[in-house]
Amino acid sequence: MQKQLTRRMAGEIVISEKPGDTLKKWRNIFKLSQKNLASLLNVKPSVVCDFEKGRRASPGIGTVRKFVEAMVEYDKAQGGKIVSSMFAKDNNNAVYDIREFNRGTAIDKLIKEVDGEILSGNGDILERPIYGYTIVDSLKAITTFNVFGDLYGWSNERAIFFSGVHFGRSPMIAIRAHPVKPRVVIYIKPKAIDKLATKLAEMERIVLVKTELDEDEIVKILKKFN
Amino acid sequence: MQKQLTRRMAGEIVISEKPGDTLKKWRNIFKLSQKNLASLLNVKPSVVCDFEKGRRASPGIGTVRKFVEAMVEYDKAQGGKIVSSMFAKDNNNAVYDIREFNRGTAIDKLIKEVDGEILSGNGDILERPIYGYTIVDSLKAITTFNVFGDLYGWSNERAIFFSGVHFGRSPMIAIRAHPVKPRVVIYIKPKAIDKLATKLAEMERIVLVKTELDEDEIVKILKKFN
DNA sequence: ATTTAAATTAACTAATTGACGAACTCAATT
DNA sequence: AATTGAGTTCGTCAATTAGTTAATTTAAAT
Repeated sequence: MQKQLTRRMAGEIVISEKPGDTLKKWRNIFKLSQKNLASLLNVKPSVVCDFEKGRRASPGIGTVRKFVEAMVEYDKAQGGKIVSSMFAKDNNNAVYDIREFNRGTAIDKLIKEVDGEILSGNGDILERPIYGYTIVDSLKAITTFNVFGDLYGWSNERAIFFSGVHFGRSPMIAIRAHPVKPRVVIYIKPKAIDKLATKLAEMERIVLVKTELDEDEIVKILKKFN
Repeated sequence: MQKQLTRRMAGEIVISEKPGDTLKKWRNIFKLSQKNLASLLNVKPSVVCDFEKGRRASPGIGTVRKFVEAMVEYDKAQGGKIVSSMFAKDNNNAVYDIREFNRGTAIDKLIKEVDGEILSGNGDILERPIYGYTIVDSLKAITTFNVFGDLYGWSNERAIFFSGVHFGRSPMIAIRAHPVKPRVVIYIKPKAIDKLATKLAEMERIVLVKTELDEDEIVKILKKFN
């Protein structure tokens, strides 16, 4: 969770007209003086100033990481007020787990790993790589606001697992309605499978799968991937 | 919009156990060979490889920026399929404008700039700095799913402008319900002001303001800030 | 008007990056 | 068996960064 923030900060600094200004902005948000920040980093204040003033045109990512992480760590040690004030989201617990892989994993490999049975989808579409997954409680996803924007991590080339599935109708309708589609939808222990679900999956060219493993087992298995 | 993506990518690369792996992951997502990417960057393929393999422990942010932007530019030239597939969100146009400042701006300064009248809030709270703003259509915000997660940019130390306000009741109730609060709420040309709105603002210690300027004028004025 | 803290600038050194090119591995084609 | 293509490894070197100390400027607070 503070990782998300450090990423945001780092990204903003790197992609910025004036990385130094952006760094400074963050230092101010964390209410640190150059001196404070410098001492957190075990360097002299002039170093901080040099970066903020852009005297180094292209500081290394190691430096950026140190700066950013030092600020977040510092806040954490103070009770984490600033970091947590930065985060709206974490009151929707419809999302059970969400993760990105560092390299693509073929769809059929993933299906095999989670002991899945394919309900729709065949041919070379099964060899396409995906780059992450989301596990979501289907009922909560629909009753909670704003979850559907959070299903997709960095990439929509991913698998979405639905738990709490009855007939698998609503999740596919939701996906149908949503402009961004996952490559793979996996139902966790569905009670049954509605015909419309498979039909929609075909229409959307989404690989539809069911598995009898539960969420924890799946998370455990997918830890292997990266 | 592609800026958002470049930031994500850059942030992920910088804050990564193995920046090289992450870089590679993105190259794969953009379906580029090392050679292709190298030629986009006017360097030799071995350079790309050296970075992916982590031969340089801490490459400069300039390098990261070049890599990331080259990939996104390339995709754009191809029609932007990958970038746009990465973005769920942009079908909610409830958000009229959202921007971050590079340095803090005092609340009262901003209010003066947009010719605002303070309805609630006083004292030194008006001198607090804010770091950005969001302009949102209040009706759409409520009818559209998932907007409320998008109101806050990097920092919630910001002002939120609501347009299409009737009595200003619903927007404040929404803010009341939402866990993260802005520092300042500004109603754009409200028809009237409900008493409950000011009461809630007081409870939340949010500065409540109205202005008779319209959205475009506000955007224009706030361009000055950074 | 003085003092103090914070921020900026400058001059300098050791370590590292950014880039090249050439040699090399490893699959996949032909 | 030979050839291509994608990716990897590495020696080299000029340019740049990461860091230091010390002097100087700006801004706030007495």
